[in-house]
Amino acid sequence: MSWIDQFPGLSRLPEEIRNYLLSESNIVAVPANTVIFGPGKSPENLLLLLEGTVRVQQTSDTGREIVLYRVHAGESCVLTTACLLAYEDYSAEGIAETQTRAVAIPRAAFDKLVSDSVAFRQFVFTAYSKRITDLFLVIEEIAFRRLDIRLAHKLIELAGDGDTVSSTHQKLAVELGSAREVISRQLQEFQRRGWIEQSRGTIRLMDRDRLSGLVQS
Amino acid sequence: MSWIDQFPGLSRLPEEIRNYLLSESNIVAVPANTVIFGPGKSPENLLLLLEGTVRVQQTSDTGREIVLYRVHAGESCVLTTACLLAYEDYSAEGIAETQTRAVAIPRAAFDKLVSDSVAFRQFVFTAYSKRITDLFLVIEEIAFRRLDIRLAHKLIELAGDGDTVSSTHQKLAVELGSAREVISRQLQEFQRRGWIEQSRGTIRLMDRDRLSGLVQS
DNA sequence: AATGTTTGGTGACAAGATCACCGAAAACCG
DNA sequence: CGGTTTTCGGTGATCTTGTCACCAAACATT
Repeated sequence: MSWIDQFPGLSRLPEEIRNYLLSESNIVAVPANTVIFGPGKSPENLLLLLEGTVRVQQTSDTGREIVLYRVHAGESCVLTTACLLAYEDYSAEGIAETQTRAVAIPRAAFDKLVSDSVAFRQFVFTAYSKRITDLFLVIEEIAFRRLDIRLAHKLIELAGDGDTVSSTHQKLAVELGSAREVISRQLQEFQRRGWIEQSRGTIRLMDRDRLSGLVQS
Repeated sequence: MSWIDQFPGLSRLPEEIRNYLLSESNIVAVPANTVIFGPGKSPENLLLLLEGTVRVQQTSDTGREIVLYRVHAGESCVLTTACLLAYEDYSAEGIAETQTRAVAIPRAAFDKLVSDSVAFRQFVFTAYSKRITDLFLVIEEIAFRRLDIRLAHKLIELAGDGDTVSSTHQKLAVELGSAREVISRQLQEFQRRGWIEQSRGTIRLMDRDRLSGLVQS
């Protein structure tokens, strides 16, 4: 039982390829809040996350930020690899949100794997596919979806199974590419309706049904 | 002299690979305004454009649209290929804007080429890279850049070397993911300042310098 | 306890989106 | 050709979102 089995797309690799992958890659640990890649810090490896999450976000010249997507355990940072190949001047950065462990595959090994294994190619292109459709979705949301709906959606997402969200208004604003004041006011409106309760740094969902009702509309 | 030489990234392919590529691909012609791919119409081939441009855009459920990027002659529709691999339910569509000629590489041949040729791999991943950084840029623009600046920029871009833009307000709105009325008002403001002149279906740039001055700010 | 920092609240205003509607220009068609 | 339909653009009212300036309470630090 090796780390490979944590990645569904890789479990079908032939024995030979598995061994190559295991021998050429190495496991790295990254503390929380480390900038893994960013302007002027291009990654030399393809990362496969074993543990933790990586947040990829973009900062505008006016200082506003937006979260583009997250890489979770069992997923890979493929887009990153692509980006470093050609265009160095891209402004997105990846940050380990939590203590993180990952498998690092050097460029040369990556190239050889893509060349030698159908299954690995499939893994890589499928990962691309998912990320890119995610990006399309982000664009659609920013361009067309109302903010109250997006915020309600994000709150439910962040609450997970529980009913509390630990985040500041500022962080929520970055999640949605909006401004802190706007989020504050929207949350006040939710609170006024009795859908949430707020205290410094945390939000408690009081009426999940109505929140998701808003998302549907 | 074959079509391969129109693609800088492919010109260095070894003889053998070139021949394979030439034998397995075929040239297709597409009339203007054809939907090349879209929801329920996934492309079976990787397309390399010889002539014409393809516009990739997304439509929201509320009917609003936005142009994501364009594929020009000498470029490829790589993202499309990725997307069709896994997630069928994606909502972007590709439309031939003009009479278009393209090289179609079937999936199987694409896979073999990626497997066999370093140079082809490089070509593919570089194309990915460019597209993805473009998408990041689009996101940044929509989320953070003011509309008047984006509009001025788009006008200059569409004017090219000349000084007239043939487009309706509605089409400009789709370019920027905005609404027709907003564009109309903004263009009126540009006109009021003497930067442009308008007539039905065309816009004439009268003061390119001031327009690009706005873009800089 | 005094101080600085982070977080959130607020008003005023600007920018952009939406809705409903209208009129003029162009295209179509008998 | 004249009449009809379609496309294109203009407009006011209103709502949502972003921006700026500033403040107060909560928390952390010493």
